[in-house]
Amino acid sequence: MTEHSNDHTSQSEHNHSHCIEQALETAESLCAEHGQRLTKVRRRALELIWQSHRPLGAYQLLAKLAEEGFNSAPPTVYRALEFLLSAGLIHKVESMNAYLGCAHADKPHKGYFLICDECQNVMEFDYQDIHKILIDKAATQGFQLRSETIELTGLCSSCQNGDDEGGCK
Amino acid sequence: MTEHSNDHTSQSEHNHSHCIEQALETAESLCAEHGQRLTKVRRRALELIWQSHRPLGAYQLLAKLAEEGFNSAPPTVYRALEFLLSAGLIHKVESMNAYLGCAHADKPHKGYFLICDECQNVMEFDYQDIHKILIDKAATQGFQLRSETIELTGLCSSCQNGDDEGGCK
DNA sequence: AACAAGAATGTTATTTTGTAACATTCTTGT
DNA sequence: ACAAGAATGTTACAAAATAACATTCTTGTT
Ligand SMILES: [Zn+2]
Ligand SMILES: [Zn+2]
Ligand SMILES: [Zn+2]
Ligand SMILES: [Zn+2]
Repeated sequence: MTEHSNDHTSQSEHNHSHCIEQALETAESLCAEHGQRLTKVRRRALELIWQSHRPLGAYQLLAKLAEEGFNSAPPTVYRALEFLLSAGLIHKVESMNAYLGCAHADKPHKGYFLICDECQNVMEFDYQDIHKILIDKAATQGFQLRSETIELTGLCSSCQNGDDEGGCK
Repeated sequence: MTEHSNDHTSQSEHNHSHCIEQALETAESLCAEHGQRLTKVRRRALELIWQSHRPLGAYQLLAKLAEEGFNSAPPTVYRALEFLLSAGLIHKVESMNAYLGCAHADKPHKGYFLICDECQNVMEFDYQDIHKILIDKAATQGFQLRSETIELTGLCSSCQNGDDEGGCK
């Protein structure tokens, strides 16, 4: 996987619905490929997560699902999240207890995030170099790496410029 | 700050009480230096966190404090944790919701962690290279870094060898 | 179509983690 | 002694996640 910047969460006015469609298509085909079922809740959960420009909390998602007639008990949403996570379709941002659609689900990877403290927009970035360095670093301690949580916070360029405090909410 | 491996949490049988004393001394002098008060709860909280070989949850800590006659309401422990965190005397491991003593509180830094999935031992490591790379990487996106959450999980060497599943608990 | 097995969802209750808000007490400088 | 701010006590609650068990939905097989 090459370096990329996932700008679906930036303040740009691109047609986000394209991203969403793309993500859902990818999800459909990945699930088909692996014999997994992208059921109604799961699909809708994924879509709702994508529709949010910033990471969505489990209970925020649950509320949205409930509005639409889905069951409104926590296990519903946590099961959907678990499925989407294990399918690599979303990431969890540990430091926010929130979930984010992944635009590169077809290429298994660790999510590295840049999180703006001001507008809460999140940019996923890929940096193979860092990944390699971390693996090596761990190896020198005899440590065998499994998962990586890399979440950087700070100020995005828009918020530094006082643009409009983070663009579209 | 140079590279180091904080092995106070490893399975080695070193005299951990030395680490604790050291940490408390550092804490005392740092607080004095900055005109902050290392009160009884705060001091004891720090000590208890250090006495645990693995990251300690807020409510685990609260229970221990309560046993010793301290107030047993959540705010007590969260206030102590907040103080210790902001003083740089402990780190929070986001992916575990748990807290860990820092052996290098005198040199302000971000906590980078290697967490064993098996024995839950945590090793703090420093890697100035990574820090620099991340800052640069963020900068190329116009992003100004503030905090870094870097938590790697996997298997420590002991657990790979099936040593004794993580040493002392 | 009938059936069985496993996957997915429904339901209820509880646990774990973390805060808000306001009252009281302690510390320090005057 | 006094005032101001820091720290702690207290009560209540919010937010995030899971346990356990019942029910329903799918899918392949007979
Ligand atoms: Zn991703
Ligand atoms: Zn921003
Ligand atoms: Zn540290
Ligand atoms: Zn281990």
